[in-house]
Amino acid sequence: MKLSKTEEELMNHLWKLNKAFMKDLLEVYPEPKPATTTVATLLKRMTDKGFVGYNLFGNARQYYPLVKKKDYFSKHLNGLIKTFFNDSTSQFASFFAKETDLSKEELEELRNLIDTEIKNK
Amino acid sequence: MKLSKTEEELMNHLWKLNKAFMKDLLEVYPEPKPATTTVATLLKRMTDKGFVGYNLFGNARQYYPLVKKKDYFSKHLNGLIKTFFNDSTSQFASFFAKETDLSKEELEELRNLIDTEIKNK
DNA sequence: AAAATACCTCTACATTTGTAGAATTAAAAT
DNA sequence: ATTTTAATTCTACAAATGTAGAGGTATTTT
Repeated sequence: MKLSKTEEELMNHLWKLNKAFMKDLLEVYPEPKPATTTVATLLKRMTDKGFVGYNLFGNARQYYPLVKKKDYFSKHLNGLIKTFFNDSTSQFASFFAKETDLSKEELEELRNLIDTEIKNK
Repeated sequence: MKLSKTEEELMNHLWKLNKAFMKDLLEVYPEPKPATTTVATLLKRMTDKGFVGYNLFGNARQYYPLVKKKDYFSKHLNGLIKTFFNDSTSQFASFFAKETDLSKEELEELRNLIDTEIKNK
Protein backbone atom coordinates (compact mmCIF):
# COMPACT_ATOMS: atom_id res chain seq x y z
CA MET A 1 0.00 0.00 0.00
CA LYS A 2 1.13 3.50 -0.68
CA LEU A 3 0.36 7.01 0.41
CA SER A 4 -0.76 9.63 -2.03
CA LYS A 5 1.15 12.84 -2.53
CA THR A 6 -0.87 14.87 -0.03
CA GLU A 7 -0.86 12.05 2.43
CA GLU A 8 2.90 11.90 2.14
CA GLU A 9 3.18 15.54 2.94
CA LEU A 10 1.11 15.10 6.05
CA MET A 11 3.06 12.00 6.98
CA ASN A 12 6.17 14.04 6.76
CA HIS A 13 4.85 16.52 9.27
CA LEU A 14 4.02 13.65 11.51
CA TRP A 15 7.52 12.28 11.23
CA LYS A 16 8.89 15.62 12.26
CA LEU A 17 6.54 16.06 15.19
CA ASN A 18 6.64 12.42 16.12
CA LYS A 19 3.41 12.76 18.08
CA ALA A 20 0.76 15.26 17.24
CA PHE A 21 -2.83 16.31 17.68
CA MET A 22 -4.87 17.68 14.84
CA LYS A 23 -4.08 21.16 16.00
CA ASP A 24 -0.35 20.63 15.83
CA LEU A 25 -0.63 19.23 12.36
CA LEU A 26 -2.75 22.07 11.13
CA GLU A 27 -0.24 24.51 12.51
CA VAL A 28 2.58 23.35 10.31
CA TYR A 29 0.59 23.91 7.15
CA PRO A 30 1.32 27.18 5.44
CA GLU A 31 -1.52 29.53 4.53
CA PRO A 32 -3.99 28.88 3.16
CA LYS A 33 -4.43 26.03 5.57
CA PRO A 34 -6.66 23.16 4.56
CA ALA A 35 -9.96 22.65 6.37
CA THR A 36 -9.78 20.62 9.55
CA THR A 37 -12.02 18.04 7.99
CA THR A 38 -9.65 17.68 5.09
CA VAL A 39 -6.79 16.79 7.35
CA ALA A 40 -9.11 14.57 9.35
CA THR A 41 -10.05 12.69 6.20
CA LEU A 42 -6.43 12.24 5.29
CA LEU A 43 -5.55 11.00 8.76
CA LYS A 44 -8.41 8.56 8.64
CA ARG A 45 -7.29 7.21 5.29
CA MET A 46 -3.73 6.98 6.48
CA THR A 47 -4.85 5.16 9.58
CA ASP A 48 -6.85 2.74 7.45
CA LYS A 49 -3.82 2.16 5.29
CA GLY A 50 -1.83 1.32 8.39
CA PHE A 51 0.64 4.18 8.31
CA VAL A 52 -0.66 6.06 11.31
CA GLY A 53 -1.68 5.09 14.82
CA TYR A 54 -3.04 7.12 17.70
CA ASN A 55 -3.70 7.28 21.40
CA LEU A 56 -6.99 8.59 22.68
CA PHE A 57 -7.09 11.56 24.99
CA GLY A 58 -10.77 12.15 25.61
CA ASN A 59 -12.26 12.23 22.17
CA ALA A 60 -9.12 13.67 20.67
CA ARG A 61 -6.29 11.61 19.28
CA GLN A 62 -2.63 11.94 19.50
CA TYR A 63 -1.38 10.57 16.23
CA TYR A 64 1.95 8.97 15.59
CA PRO A 65 3.66 7.33 12.62
CA LEU A 66 3.58 3.56 12.37
CA VAL A 67 6.33 3.40 9.78
CA LYS A 68 9.77 4.83 9.99
CA LYS A 69 10.56 7.52 7.52
CA LYS A 70 13.72 5.76 6.60
CA ASP A 71 11.89 2.58 5.71
CA TYR A 72 9.18 4.32 3.84
CA PHE A 73 11.63 6.34 1.90
CA SER A 74 13.90 3.45 1.09
CA LYS A 75 11.08 1.52 -0.43
CA HIS A 76 10.09 4.56 -2.32
CA LEU A 77 13.48 5.24 -3.68
CA ASN A 78 13.81 1.66 -4.74
CA GLY A 79 10.61 2.02 -6.70
CA LEU A 80 12.03 5.02 -8.45
CA ILE A 81 15.27 3.29 -9.15
CA LYS A 82 13.45 0.26 -10.42
CA THR A 83 11.32 2.33 -12.73
CA PHE A 84 13.95 4.62 -14.10
CA PHE A 85 17.24 2.87 -13.80
CA ASN A 86 16.53 -0.71 -14.70
CA ASP A 87 16.69 -1.55 -11.07
CA SER A 88 20.32 -0.55 -10.89
CA THR A 89 21.24 1.42 -7.81
CA SER A 90 24.69 2.21 -9.08
CA GLN A 91 23.27 3.56 -12.30
CA PHE A 92 21.14 5.82 -10.21
CA ALA A 93 24.08 6.78 -8.05
CA SER A 94 26.09 7.98 -10.98
CA PHE A 95 23.14 9.87 -12.31
CA PHE A 96 22.76 11.47 -8.97
CA ALA A 97 26.39 12.46 -8.66
CA LYS A 98 26.35 14.09 -12.05
CA GLU A 99 22.97 15.70 -12.23
CA THR A 100 22.47 16.94 -8.79
CA ASP A 101 23.43 20.46 -7.87
CA LEU A 102 25.58 19.86 -4.84
CA SER A 103 28.24 22.37 -3.99
CA LYS A 104 31.89 21.42 -3.85
CA GLU A 105 31.73 21.28 -0.08
CA GLU A 106 28.69 19.07 -0.09
CA LEU A 107 30.27 16.78 -2.61
CA GLU A 108 33.34 16.50 -0.45
CA GLU A 109 31.23 15.70 2.52
CA LEU A 110 29.46 13.07 0.52
CA ARG A 111 32.74 11.58 -0.55
CA ASN A 112 33.80 11.33 3.06
CA LEU A 113 30.59 9.58 3.91
CA ILE A 114 31.15 7.12 1.15
CA ASP A 115 34.69 6.54 2.28
CA THR A 116 33.38 5.67 5.69
CA GLU A 117 30.88 3.31 4.15
CA ILE A 118 33.57 1.63 2.14
CA LYS A 119 35.61 1.04 5.27
CA ASN A 120 32.64 -0.60 6.91
CA LYS A 121 32.34 -3.18 4.16
CA MET B 1 2.11 18.40 -15.15
CA LYS B 2 3.01 14.94 -14.11
CA LEU B 3 2.62 11.41 -15.33
CA SER B 4 0.81 8.84 -13.27
CA LYS B 5 2.51 5.66 -12.16
CA THR B 6 1.34 3.57 -15.10
CA GLU B 7 2.06 6.32 -17.51
CA GLU B 8 5.54 6.54 -16.13
CA GLU B 9 6.07 2.89 -16.73
CA LEU B 10 5.00 3.26 -20.32
CA MET B 11 7.12 6.35 -20.70
CA ASN B 12 10.04 4.37 -19.53
CA HIS B 13 9.52 1.82 -22.26
CA LEU B 14 9.37 4.63 -24.71
CA TRP B 15 12.63 6.04 -23.44
CA LYS B 16 14.25 2.70 -23.95
CA LEU B 17 12.88 2.16 -27.41
CA ASN B 18 13.24 5.79 -28.36
CA LYS B 19 10.73 5.37 -31.16
CA ALA B 20 7.96 2.86 -31.11
CA PHE B 21 4.66 1.75 -32.56
CA MET B 22 1.87 0.41 -30.42
CA LYS B 23 2.98 -3.07 -31.21
CA ASP B 24 6.50 -2.48 -29.96
CA LEU B 25 5.20 -1.02 -26.75
CA LEU B 26 2.82 -3.87 -26.15
CA GLU B 27 5.64 -6.31 -26.69
CA VAL B 28 7.68 -5.07 -23.77
CA TYR B 29 4.85 -5.58 -21.32
CA PRO B 30 5.05 -8.82 -19.41
CA GLU B 31 2.09 -11.15 -19.33
CA PRO B 32 -0.69 -10.51 -18.73
CA LYS B 33 -0.41 -7.74 -21.25
CA PRO B 34 -2.86 -4.88 -21.02
CA ALA B 35 -5.47 -4.43 -23.72
CA THR B 36 -4.39 -2.45 -26.75
CA THR B 37 -6.99 0.14 -25.96
CA THR B 38 -5.57 0.57 -22.49
CA VAL B 39 -2.18 1.44 -23.85
CA ALA B 40 -3.82 3.60 -26.49
CA THR B 41 -5.64 5.54 -23.80
CA LEU B 42 -2.45 6.03 -21.87
CA LEU B 43 -0.60 7.21 -24.95
CA LYS B 44 -3.37 9.64 -25.73
CA ARG B 45 -3.28 11.05 -22.23
CA MET B 46 0.47 11.29 -22.33
CA THR B 47 0.29 13.04 -25.66
CA ASP B 48 -2.24 15.48 -24.27
CA LYS B 49 0.01 16.15 -21.33
CA GLY B 50 2.83 16.94 -23.73
CA PHE B 51 5.15 14.10 -22.86
CA VAL B 52 4.80 12.14 -26.07
CA GLY B 53 4.85 13.03 -29.74
CA TYR B 54 4.43 10.92 -32.85
CA ASN B 55 4.89 10.70 -36.58
CA LEU B 56 2.15 9.31 -38.75
CA PHE B 57 2.75 6.30 -40.94
CA GLY B 58 -0.56 5.66 -42.60
CA ASN B 59 -3.01 5.65 -39.76
CA ALA B 60 -0.46 4.26 -37.37
CA ARG B 61 1.80 6.37 -35.23
CA GLN B 62 5.38 6.10 -34.33
CA TYR B 63 5.59 7.53 -30.87
CA TYR B 64 8.58 9.18 -29.31
CA PRO B 65 9.33 10.91 -26.02
CA LEU B 66 9.17 14.69 -25.90
CA VAL B 67 10.99 14.96 -22.61
CA LYS B 68 14.37 13.60 -21.76
CA LYS B 69 14.43 10.96 -19.12
CA LYS B 70 17.14 12.81 -17.36
CA ASP B 71 15.11 15.97 -17.10
CA TYR B 72 11.99 14.21 -16.07
CA PHE B 73 13.79 12.27 -13.44
CA SER B 74 15.68 15.25 -12.06
CA LYS B 75 12.50 17.12 -11.46
CA HIS B 76 11.05 14.05 -9.89
CA LEU B 77 13.91 13.48 -7.59
CA ASN B 78 13.78 17.07 -6.51
CA GLY B 79 10.18 16.57 -5.56
CA LEU B 80 11.13 13.63 -3.43
CA ILE B 81 13.98 15.46 -1.83
CA LYS B 82 11.77 18.42 -1.15
CA THR B 83 9.13 16.28 0.46
CA PHE B 84 11.33 14.08 2.55
CA PHE B 85 14.52 15.94 3.22
CA ASN B 86 13.46 19.49 3.85
CA ASP B 87 14.60 20.35 0.41
CA SER B 88 18.18 19.48 1.28
CA THR B 89 20.01 17.56 -1.40
CA SER B 90 22.97 16.90 0.81
CA GLN B 91 20.74 15.49 3.50
CA PHE B 92 19.38 13.16 0.90
CA ALA B 93 22.85 12.31 -0.29
CA SER B 94 23.96 11.17 3.08
CA PHE B 95 20.82 9.16 3.53
CA PHE B 96 21.48 7.56 0.22
CA ALA B 97 25.07 6.74 0.98
CA LYS B 98 24.14 5.08 4.23
CA GLU B 99 20.91 3.33 3.44
CA THR B 100 21.48 2.09 0.00
CA ASP B 101 22.78 -1.38 -0.59
CA LEU B 102 25.68 -0.68 -2.89
CA SER B 103 28.56 -3.09 -2.93
CA LYS B 104 32.05 -2.02 -2.05
CA GLU B 105 32.95 -1.88 -5.71
CA GLU B 106 29.97 0.24 -6.57
CA LEU B 107 30.69 2.58 -3.73
CA GLU B 108 34.24 2.98 -4.93
CA GLU B 109 33.04 3.72 -8.38
CA LEU B 110 30.68 6.28 -6.97
CA ARG B 111 33.46 7.88 -5.03
CA ASN B 112 35.51 8.19 -8.18
CA LEU B 113 32.61 9.82 -9.93
CA ILE B 114 32.26 12.28 -7.13
CA ASP B 115 35.95 13.03 -7.25
CA THR B 116 35.62 13.84 -10.89
CA GLU B 117 32.70 16.09 -10.12
CA ILE B 118 34.66 17.86 -7.45
CA LYS B 119 37.45 18.55 -9.88
CA ASN B 120 35.00 20.08 -12.29
CA LYS B 121 33.85 22.65 -9.76
C1' DA C 1 -10.98 -8.25 -53.77
C1' DA C 2 -11.79 -10.32 -49.31
C1' DA C 3 -10.12 -11.22 -44.92
C1' DA C 4 -7.19 -10.35 -41.30
C1' DT C 5 -4.46 -7.16 -38.67
C1' DA C 6 -3.22 -3.11 -36.39
C1' DC C 7 -4.53 0.74 -34.22
C1' DC C 8 -7.34 4.90 -33.47
C1' DT C 9 -11.29 7.44 -31.12
C1' DC C 10 -15.22 7.46 -28.14
C1' DT C 11 -17.45 6.00 -24.42
C1' DA C 12 -17.72 3.94 -19.94
C1' DC C 13 -17.06 2.83 -15.40
C1' DA C 14 -14.99 1.61 -10.87
C1' DT C 15 -11.37 3.46 -7.72
C1' DT C 16 -8.56 6.73 -5.72
C1' DT C 17 -7.55 11.35 -4.55
C1' DG C 18 -8.26 16.17 -2.97
C1' DT C 19 -11.34 18.93 -0.55
C1' DA C 20 -14.70 20.11 2.54
C1' DG C 21 -19.67 20.92 4.58
C1' DA C 22 -23.00 19.13 8.25
C1' DA C 23 -23.87 17.10 12.30
C1' DT C 24 -22.10 15.56 16.58
C1' DT C 25 -19.43 15.06 20.75
C1' DA C 26 -16.25 15.85 24.32
C1' DA C 27 -13.38 18.93 26.83
C1' DA C 28 -12.17 23.54 28.28
C1' DA C 29 -13.18 28.16 29.45
C1' DT C 30 -16.11 31.49 31.44
C1' DA D 1 -24.21 25.37 33.63
C1' DT D 2 -23.50 27.51 29.25
C1' DT D 3 -20.68 28.72 25.66
C1' DT D 4 -16.70 27.94 23.02
C1' DT D 5 -13.24 25.19 21.06
C1' DA D 6 -11.26 21.10 19.11
C1' DA D 7 -11.87 17.09 16.89
C1' DT D 8 -14.58 13.20 14.81
C1' DT D 9 -17.48 10.74 11.55
C1' DC D 10 -20.50 10.83 7.59
C1' DT D 11 -21.53 12.29 3.35
C1' DA D 12 -20.47 14.37 -1.07
C1' DC D 13 -18.46 15.42 -5.21
C1' DA D 14 -15.21 16.67 -8.93
C1' DA D 15 -10.93 15.24 -11.02
C1' DA D 16 -7.59 11.84 -12.05
C1' DT D 17 -6.44 7.07 -12.84
C1' DG D 18 -6.64 2.21 -14.47
C1' DT D 19 -8.82 -0.56 -17.55
C1' DA D 20 -11.15 -1.83 -21.53
C1' DG D 21 -15.34 -2.64 -24.98
C1' DA D 22 -17.46 -1.02 -29.47
C1' DG D 23 -17.02 0.65 -33.64
C1' DG D 24 -14.46 2.47 -37.43
C1' DT D 25 -10.40 2.88 -40.84
C1' DA D 26 -6.10 1.99 -43.00
C1' DT D 27 -2.61 -1.64 -44.20
C1' DT D 28 -1.22 -6.03 -45.06
C1' DT D 29 -1.92 -10.71 -46.18
C1' DT D 30 -3.95 -14.38 -48.69
